[in-house]
Amino acid sequence: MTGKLRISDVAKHAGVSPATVSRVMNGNPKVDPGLVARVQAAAEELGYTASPLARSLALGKTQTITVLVPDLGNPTFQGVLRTLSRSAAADGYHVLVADSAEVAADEASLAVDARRRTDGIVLVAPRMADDELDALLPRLAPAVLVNRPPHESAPVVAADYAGGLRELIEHLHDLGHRHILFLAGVPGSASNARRLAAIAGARADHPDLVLDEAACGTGFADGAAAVDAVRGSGATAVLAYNDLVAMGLLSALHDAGIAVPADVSVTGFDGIPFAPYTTPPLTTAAVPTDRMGERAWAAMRALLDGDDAPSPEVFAPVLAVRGSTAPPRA
Amino acid sequence: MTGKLRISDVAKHAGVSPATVSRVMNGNPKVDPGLVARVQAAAEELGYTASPLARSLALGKTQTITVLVPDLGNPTFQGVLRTLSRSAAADGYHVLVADSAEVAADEASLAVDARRRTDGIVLVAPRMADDELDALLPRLAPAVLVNRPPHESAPVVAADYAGGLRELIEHLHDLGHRHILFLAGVPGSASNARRLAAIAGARADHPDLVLDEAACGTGFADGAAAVDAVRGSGATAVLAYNDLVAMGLLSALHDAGIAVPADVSVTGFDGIPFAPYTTPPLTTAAVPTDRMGERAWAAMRALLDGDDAPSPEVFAPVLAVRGSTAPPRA
DNA sequence: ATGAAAGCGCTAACAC
DNA sequence: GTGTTAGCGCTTTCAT
Repeated sequence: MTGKLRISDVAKHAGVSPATVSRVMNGNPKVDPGLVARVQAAAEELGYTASPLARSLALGKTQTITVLVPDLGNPTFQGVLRTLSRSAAADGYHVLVADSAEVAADEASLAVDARRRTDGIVLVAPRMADDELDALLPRLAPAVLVNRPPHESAPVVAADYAGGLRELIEHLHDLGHRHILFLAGVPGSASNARRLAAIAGARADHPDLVLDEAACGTGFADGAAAVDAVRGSGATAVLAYNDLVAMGLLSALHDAGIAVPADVSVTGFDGIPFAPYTTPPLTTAAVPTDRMGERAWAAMRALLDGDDAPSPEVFAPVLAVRGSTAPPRA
Repeated sequence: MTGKLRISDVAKHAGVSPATVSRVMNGNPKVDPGLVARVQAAAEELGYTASPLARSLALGKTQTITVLVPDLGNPTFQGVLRTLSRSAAADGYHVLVADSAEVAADEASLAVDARRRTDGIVLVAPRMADDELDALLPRLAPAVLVNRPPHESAPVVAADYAGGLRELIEHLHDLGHRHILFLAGVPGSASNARRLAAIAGARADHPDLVLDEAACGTGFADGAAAVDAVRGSGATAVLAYNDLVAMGLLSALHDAGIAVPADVSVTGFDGIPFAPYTTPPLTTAAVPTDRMGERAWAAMRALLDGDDAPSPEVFAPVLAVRGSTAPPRA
């Protein structure tokens, strides 16, 4: 009853031309009501649905967009992808996902390739360098950037990392901490650079604060491995690069018999779903991935509709104070 | 330099017919080497790449498959999706994702719709009832099922939930526990039913074991909310529906001043990346989502290549014993 | 209002 | 070997 029927089959069955069937299927108003009914009945009876492929070719639109992420396993990207996907679906669009597996060198070709089979692309936290991105964007338009600094050739939806870090530092400072250790991410990365800049800014704001940095990484294991650096630093509070690092550290500190927050306070960054459930619950700066995914889709939708490119949207992370931070030991 | 060139542009530029360009682009062996070079040079110079859309229509293949998941935010599905996506990409295939947002009633139409624009579909832990699935599968072929019991009309890649649960129970029994509480998932769901069956089986195996059940759920909050049920049960060990529930419970137990594993042992299920980093680290049955994603792709690939449908692959979860379980208090 | 025909861009059968 | 032609299935002028 189903399967490989073409529009001409329906046309024959209804005794009309393929053009009329097409018009009916697309709700073209100027078709005789009688024919509309006949055609709809025929389509219904045969179980016909237009081939999306053929429509795409004829229309030059696929009703699909690409979302390129550095790692489908990263909770932060998942949050964005999830909402983006649902928002797009609500508007009748489909989502093609591409995972660069954190290999910056592959991003460009993956993006170009995927973009060609879709109507637009959302680049989530692309790892490539600025100049490469600049050169690439024109070839990808319409494109939307998530978590990259405002850019002229594409709408941007980003979290204010510097602001979030600042809030976290302010929080620790208010609690009385005067010696904080920042566990940095991947050395050359853009996001790490931005956070380091924020750290530098905080140092300027608080002359009474000792703000150390230690190389670390971005995953659980990196956080766990930082336990010695933390112990040796003499800091009373640790600003982990993200929640994953914080969780790894929390776990290692527990094993080492170092109490949190009694002996040392720990903060994360991102506000992943697990943060409230660590022991102790993690104080973090929650990045609103849901709203970001939704806004990224809105921006893409605007581009697709030929509207003006939306201006950059920067979201302030929300400070979530939980049990992992407290005043330093007197 | 790029953009809307058609195959005829290249043909003209190289002084050959479109057919020849097509042959060259597809590496057809019987083309004069001289022409091959000329065409390649022309394509290169113009920056030409064949339109995937037009190719798809002509070939009847899109080089894309659909992966339908109940929730893009669920760590278990993410694991499968991630590996599946990378495996497919390694074979030159693209992945379209669809998220049913846990609404079983929407799965069928989402699947049919997405399937029409791709070459096949992988249904990850579909929530729909068996009879609905039976009726749907023929319309979706080629299709692969992940985490559903072996089925005749589609290859299946699944985790052995009953086996995993059995191992967990065996582990607790060996430790000396004789009163265990199982925190069940969503009442009507297929996966919950399977686990309940495994629980029943374990009761038969161990007449000396009291195995209680309590309604719970599948998320953090559900686990946290179960703390009273746990306390009131008198059980010395808790078998949480999954790792999320276990984490929620661990957190709530900690807040309630109930020590794990001293006062009560807790186990999870799934082996999500966070499991080793909870406090205490979570004993769980680790489902090999990586291998499952890879095998799901292999099965799909076989179907796509017209090979025989692979037989069901059931993966035994790996017992990961960590700090959340210990002998009961004497 | 409806149908005939051209075209979206490519591939494959069929001739030469 | 290479070009010509006919689709793949739909939409959309352009006539009528």
